Amino acid sequence: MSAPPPLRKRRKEARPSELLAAALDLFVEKGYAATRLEDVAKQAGVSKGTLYLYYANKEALFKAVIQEGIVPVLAENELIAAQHTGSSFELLGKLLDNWWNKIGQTRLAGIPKLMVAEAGNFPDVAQFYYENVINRGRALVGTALERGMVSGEFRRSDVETTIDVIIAPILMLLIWRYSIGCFQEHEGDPEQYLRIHMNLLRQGLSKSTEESQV
Amino acid sequence: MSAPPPLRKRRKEARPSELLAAALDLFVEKGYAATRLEDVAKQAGVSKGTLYLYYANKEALFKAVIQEGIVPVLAENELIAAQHTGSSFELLGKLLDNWWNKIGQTRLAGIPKLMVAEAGNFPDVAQFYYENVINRGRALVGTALERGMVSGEFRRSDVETTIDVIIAPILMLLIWRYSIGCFQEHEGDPEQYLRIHMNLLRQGLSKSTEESQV
DNA sequence: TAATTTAATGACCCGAGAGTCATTAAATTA
DNA sequence: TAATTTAATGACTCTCGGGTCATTAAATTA
Repeated sequence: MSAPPPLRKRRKEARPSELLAAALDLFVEKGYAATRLEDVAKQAGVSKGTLYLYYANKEALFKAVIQEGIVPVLAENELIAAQHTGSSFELLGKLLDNWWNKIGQTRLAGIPKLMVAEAGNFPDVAQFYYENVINRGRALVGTALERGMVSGEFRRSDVETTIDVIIAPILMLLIWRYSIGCFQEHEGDPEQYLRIHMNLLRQGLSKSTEESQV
Repeated sequence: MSAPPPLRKRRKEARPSELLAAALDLFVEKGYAATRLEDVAKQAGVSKGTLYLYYANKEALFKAVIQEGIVPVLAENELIAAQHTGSSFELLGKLLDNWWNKIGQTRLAGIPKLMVAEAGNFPDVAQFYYENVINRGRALVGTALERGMVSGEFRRSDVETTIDVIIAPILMLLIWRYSIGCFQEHEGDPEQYLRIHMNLLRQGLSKSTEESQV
């Protein structure tokens, strides 16, 4: 019948990342506007006031969420591309693998859906995301494509547009999973999806020996 | 110096569609929660009170927006598929053309981005959208694929997954345009994008005569 | 163990926007 | 043209949630 002891632990170091993780989860699930900071705090095991000790306001929290873990993965892929020897198609495969392991299979996978949904309300964050994530990702794919065209491994086509067509199913896989995908009765196997995408690309990009160019 | 006359026209018939068009624009641009009904009303040339004469509340307006103009286009494409004679790849091209003309180039193009962003907050609308739009669209592509595999035009692969890989760049084109695409310095040509996608598919789906199956 | 510092709390304030309704006036009918 | 109907209005209420801050108590220092 007595009030339970409050027992508030002080963990200054751990709070920011825990708050970011909770915020990412809720932003992705409900969208920015529909997410209550009190719920973010609760999911991080903390009170609303504490959240404001670490982030000035809701928008600052949002920006921090977006900028969280993207740079290291991109740098890693840029290293992979620089060190690669072998066919250009194999390079595309390596990049996709690393992306899948470091982003697709982690909590970061929710970011594309979040960014798509909120780009209109946060132009500066969208700009940042475009320049530091999208553009660098596109450049990686573009380099692989051009290399393959020069070597004769790939047939020629407009590189900038082809980049977008190649990336689209990869982004869509994540966007789908965090939106309408929840309502699919029998959700598919992402690894098979990526495998089939790569199969289409191997044959579709190749310089065919008999088919006419159009 | 005199107050201008109020001049309120009564147009019971035209209001609902005008309100839906305004709501779609703003929902797509700002997201559901960040859209003010007063702004929707203003853009439709009407007062907030009038909006409530036609839609019970914000959620009802949202549902009406989603269900707006999708059924006729799908029915049209189902007819195209039923009447088609010719190669399966040509059928895919026809479906894509009609989709582009009737959805991609109209205001309806904003719906996929909106649905992706808000699926989590409106499970029943998402369910409806999945069953009545996504599933019927997938079925159309699936039929064309199976037909091509049976005839030997396409190589064999898991149909359900291949459908998703084919559809992804098409959906992504619209989602992109209404989100991060606004921040691209040099935005691409959608028709070229679709052409390159189809080129990749023609070669990628085909039963190649010399390459080994994997 | 007393004094000091600061992480953490949650009751509170306040503005924004969803939804209401008494009033106005355009159209229709008598 | 007077009476009636109803489309349209916008001032209003009320709830919800972002953001504040005086208070509490855990850790640290003297």
